[in-house]
Amino acid sequence: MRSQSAHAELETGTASLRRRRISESTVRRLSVYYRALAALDAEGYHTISSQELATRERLTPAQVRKDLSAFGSFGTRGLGYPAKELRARIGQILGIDREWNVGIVGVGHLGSALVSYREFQKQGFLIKALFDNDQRKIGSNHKGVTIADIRDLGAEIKKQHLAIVIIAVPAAVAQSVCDLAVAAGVKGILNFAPIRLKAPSEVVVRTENMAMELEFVSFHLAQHLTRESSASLGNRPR
Amino acid sequence: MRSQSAHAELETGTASLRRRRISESTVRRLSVYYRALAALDAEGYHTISSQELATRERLTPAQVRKDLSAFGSFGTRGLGYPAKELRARIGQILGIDREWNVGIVGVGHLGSALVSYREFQKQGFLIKALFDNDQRKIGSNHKGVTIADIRDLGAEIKKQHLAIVIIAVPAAVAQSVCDLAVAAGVKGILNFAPIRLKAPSEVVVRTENMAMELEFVSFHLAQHLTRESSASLGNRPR
DNA sequence: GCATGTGAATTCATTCACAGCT
DNA sequence: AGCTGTGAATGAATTCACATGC
Repeated sequence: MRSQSAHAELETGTASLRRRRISESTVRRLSVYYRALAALDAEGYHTISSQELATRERLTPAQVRKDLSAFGSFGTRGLGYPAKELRARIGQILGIDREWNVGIVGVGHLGSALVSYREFQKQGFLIKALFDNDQRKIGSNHKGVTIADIRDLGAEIKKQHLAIVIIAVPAAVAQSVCDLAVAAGVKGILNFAPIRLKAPSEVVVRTENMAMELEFVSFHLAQHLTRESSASLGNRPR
Repeated sequence: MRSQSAHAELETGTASLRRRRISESTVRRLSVYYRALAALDAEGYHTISSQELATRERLTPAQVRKDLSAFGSFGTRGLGYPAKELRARIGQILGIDREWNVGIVGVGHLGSALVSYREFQKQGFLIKALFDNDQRKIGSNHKGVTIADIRDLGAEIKKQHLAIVIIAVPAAVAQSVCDLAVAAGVKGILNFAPIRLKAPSEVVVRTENMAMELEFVSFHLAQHLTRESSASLGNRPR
């Protein structure tokens, strides 16, 4: 579709990074590999085969190789992949080889939990700013970060170069927070409000809905129950 | 591949609920429809077409119809689907037409946030028990629920008929919590620890990793940056 | 000999397109 | 006329299988 393809044949064989489209599931699995490799590295593995990585995470070796090959050739035939190096490389791909300044909007139960979430810090997501509209909260300190007035969201995004904003406000106001953030130049949004946010396509929006995750569980439980139509364990129709 | 297929031809035409395999994405979309229908119902819609539902959620009408048809025929040709009824029916399918007794293990920042999470209560997920291993927390009250000693997990699961357990403990102890819960008869697990839990296949396990969600965002940001190799916004290599 | 990297084959998911009902 | 329900067609993701290279 791109005029580039015209000279595709002429490419040098040198690690030609063909921009194949990367699927969402591939990205998720990269995150999985990244964690698995940390564990394997800690266990003393220097080198790891797609086979070993796959068995650990209940995937197929071919899947692992396909996922990785979309970004380059990181392995050695006959040997496998160098654990440390591969992990670093995946970190680069996932964009966690750098630091990202992150703001959290909405310091309710969930918002405050996220401030203290260790994994974020560990991967270079630095919570630099907190916002709320509750006057009683504004000005108070949370893990070394002072809660700012949500009315200053735009200004602070610019001043502190916040690239990512986590939305942890009620559904009713989530879209307006999103609009403000986008207008101020935020590039990525992680949204915990249970609605679909509208944002320009160049802004990366990811919505996470914990109620849906539980529904996924209850769906399967309900399926089992109706299939087996047996033993009810602590649930009754309402 | 299954011997069943042998008599497939002989089925009666009567709404034979062919147990087609339901994909993960279909279940997720059912949750989406469920929420959309609540909104539409509130807006006064009595009847809704696959077209309308699809546009709202940025899907295709065919997708909506396929998803629903996997569970039966809920619409009327020429008209559409009855909003209220369809919502109720999807609720049934998702297993949220009943109440589920839920326990939360690990009352740290995330655990306490989940106790107060309104969406859970609204869909019939009743937080009936909390567990922690911190003696200072045990016995204290959280939203009307007393925190129990994690050593009583098995006993309480049985006594209170907890069907689902939410794991919000550090990765290092998540598997042992899982084992205890499974041994006590828990049927479903929502896991927030960043590891893959091993559990028998009849137990429904869903793992949610918030760091991975942020990685998904940073992946796309990193891709944009390398593609455009331009304007860095608040991030630098470390 | 062993394990990667990758086209080809397969399986799974989505979309098309239309018969069938209101 | 309008919209569902669903086989058929297309498209995407996964797996197979093997040539390639250490």
